[in-house]
Amino acid sequence: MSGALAIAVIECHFVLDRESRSRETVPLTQLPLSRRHPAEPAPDSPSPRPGGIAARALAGAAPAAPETPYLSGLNPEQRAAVETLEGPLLVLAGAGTGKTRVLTTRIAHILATGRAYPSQILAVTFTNKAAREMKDRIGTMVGDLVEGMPWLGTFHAIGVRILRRHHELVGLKSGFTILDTDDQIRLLKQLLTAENIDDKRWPARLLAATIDGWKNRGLSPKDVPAGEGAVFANGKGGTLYAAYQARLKALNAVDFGDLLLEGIRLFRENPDVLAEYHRKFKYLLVDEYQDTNVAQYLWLRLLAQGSKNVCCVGDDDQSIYGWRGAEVDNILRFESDFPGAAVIRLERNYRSTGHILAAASHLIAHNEGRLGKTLFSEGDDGERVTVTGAWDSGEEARAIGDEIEALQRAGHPLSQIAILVRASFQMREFEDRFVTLGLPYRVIGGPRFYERAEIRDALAYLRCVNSGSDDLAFERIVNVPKRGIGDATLKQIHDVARAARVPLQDAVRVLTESEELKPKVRSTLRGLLDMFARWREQSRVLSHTELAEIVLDESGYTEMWQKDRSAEAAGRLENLKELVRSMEPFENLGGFLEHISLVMDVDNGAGEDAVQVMTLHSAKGLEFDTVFLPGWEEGLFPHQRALDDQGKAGLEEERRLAYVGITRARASARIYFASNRRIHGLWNSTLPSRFLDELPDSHVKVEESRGGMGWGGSGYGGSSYGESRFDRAGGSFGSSSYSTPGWQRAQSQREGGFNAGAGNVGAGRGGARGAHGSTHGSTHGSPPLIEGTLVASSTGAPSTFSRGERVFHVKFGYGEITGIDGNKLTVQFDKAGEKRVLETFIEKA
DNA sequence: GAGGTGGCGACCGAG
DNA sequence: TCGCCACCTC
Repeated sequence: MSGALAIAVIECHFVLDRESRSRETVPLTQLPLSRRHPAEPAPDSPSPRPGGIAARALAGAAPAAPETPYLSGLNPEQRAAVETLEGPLLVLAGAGTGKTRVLTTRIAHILATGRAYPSQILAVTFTNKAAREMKDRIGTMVGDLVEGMPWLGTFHAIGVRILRRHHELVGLKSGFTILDTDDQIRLLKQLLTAENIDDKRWPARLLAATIDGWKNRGLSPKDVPAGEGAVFANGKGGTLYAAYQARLKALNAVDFGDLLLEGIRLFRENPDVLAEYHRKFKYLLVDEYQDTNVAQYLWLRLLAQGSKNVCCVGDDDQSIYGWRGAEVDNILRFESDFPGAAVIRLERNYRSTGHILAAASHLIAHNEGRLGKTLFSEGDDGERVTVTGAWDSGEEARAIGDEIEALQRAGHPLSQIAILVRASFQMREFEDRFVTLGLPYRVIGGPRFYERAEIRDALAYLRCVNSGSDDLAFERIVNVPKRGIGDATLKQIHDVARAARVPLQDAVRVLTESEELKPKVRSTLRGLLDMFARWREQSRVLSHTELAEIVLDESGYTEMWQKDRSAEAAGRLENLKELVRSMEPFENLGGFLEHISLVMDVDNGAGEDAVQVMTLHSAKGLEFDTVFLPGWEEGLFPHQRALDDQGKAGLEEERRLAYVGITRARASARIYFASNRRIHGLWNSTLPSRFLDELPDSHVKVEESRGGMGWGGSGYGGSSYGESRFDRAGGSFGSSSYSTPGWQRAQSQREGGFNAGAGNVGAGRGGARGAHGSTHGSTHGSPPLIEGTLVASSTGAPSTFSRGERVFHVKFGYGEITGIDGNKLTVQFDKAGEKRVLETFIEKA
């Protein structure tokens, strides 16, 4: 791209939902209401007089069944949660206790008993994935009826839906655009430049995060406490926030935060509008309530004041969005926020085996300030949670790849296998490996399809066609491919647009009719406008996919990449094709653009039998037979940033994330850690995660990685420990490649046997050895930890080092020991600062 | 205005 | 190590 500020946003147009519209016009008196008082015991027979919808719902479930089939499989608590329909209800549901089932069954129950139309139920989730999942599951119970639920979606999707209907009341024009994070930052950068603020010292990214934080707390510019507004850029924070909001209005745009914040404002300033929604929403349901932030809470509370039939489902142990402003307090305060609320606890776990459940419960017990739940399961103990150490991230990926292949051979469906990573950069290694193995996989989340440059460019073209006033889109593509329109010309266009208060495209028209531009530039711009006009004309007769192909072709955009000699050009062309393909299911261009502004991932390959790769965050609410949990290392998991920014609270949130990860598994949870990982391109030696120490020994099995180089492996379920690379290391690795002091120390220790020496078992060649060692070493030493032995790291044996001692580390140089924790030393290095390192990598200086 | 290069920060997580 | 951005030259 040129230096021109190219800002892209996603243009959306309101698409009338014909179905929901027509439903809403049904007079209330005709509703098939067969109301029952909540106190009344629910009859086991189906709703006595099911109306049309109810009948269809039941038919969709099981036509011939005399009983309400969807209720019969529920335990008493679940059933109570489904049938307590009137008044506020909080369902405290531990992992795997059938939370989603309760939510979906509750919705089916409301529909089946004819208490509300599908369009009168508001059901909110946090992630698109969760929304899709819920929709699918409701669909299996009530059939097509779920298609009539326009108000099932993420907070943001529903927020935008409401704003689109009442845009004029919050000062927006129809077809307003939604900025994503990228757009936001570009816009803020413009503002910072205009204000002469050094964006090195005060990065736009930081300002974006600050503003986002305010929005998460429901604060508009005027509400920001003076002291806080002053934090950014020497007191300009508040002013910049206000300026940013003004700029958004001028561009007819909102950011993600506004989708809720403006909604709150809309409701507060327009009681009649709020009243309309009160009448509309007979039942409100909220998934993952523990993750709501203040803005979401306020928004929800306003809406819930109507029917008061609000059902929130959550688990304080799974609160993992503190960084986004989530207030676990919301769930703790529910009963006072919603007077008369009923609380139902679900503690019976149906998902995981005993070992998995025990391991997860034990881990989460290390957190303070929990509501406290005791999950129990009636199933088998199953297999233990395994912990496997690998030499580096490559070996980790190989080992997991091998295990998955073995599972595949044994007949396990790949779609029931998931790899849950802490950070998305971990995914690449697995992708590489799976490509090599030819193993089908599906990345969920990750580097987002719609954030790729070529996709954003293509979308910008489509947005320009769709709307003549989308300045951000126009700016993005005016010189892509290169047309000789640079900063200077763009500034001219901007000046005209600002003076005449018209969109950029109109300004261009004015300019091309004057003599102000050089002839060449003028004809280029005129040609561009002519193209837009022609495409708009064609859009009336062509399908939107055909139009997209023509636009990409005639604009020269496809050609630009065809001519490109770089390695990734082919991939980009492929992505463009994929983009056109992904438009197919949509009715028209507007509908498509609306969709992608909120759903930044493509749900391609759904249903295909493939390994699921995703972050722990996006795995919440899902479950799989086998779950691989790689990267359990200090700094990565728990993530260093979480510890730095949030301290103990951050650690506890990380621990909850670990809990979420383990509890995704039904039958098998397999944790991995690598002793070496590349961070920012540099290889770092890492320590096994402290969470491994917190797993109960009796429910965990420690294994040696079998994915080592040169070792073929005997396949899953093979004889106990195969020969590992470590066992052969003396030959090929010991002397040449790995001759660091730490390595040699590890070697000598290995030769000394597991129980020899000062008990420094879990050290050296990192974790694999440590992990292996500790199974054997569990008889000696008794670290002050729960259930005896440590799984993977320190041994509790006295350190041979002492505080204040001068030491040397091959990577960090000289330093002084400031702390000792088992075999982990805290060292203040002269040059590298304070680090925690394994004792084995340290030499006395 | 286009294209090349060197320096620097990033890799936490959702919509 | 990679990708972005600022800066430089033509």
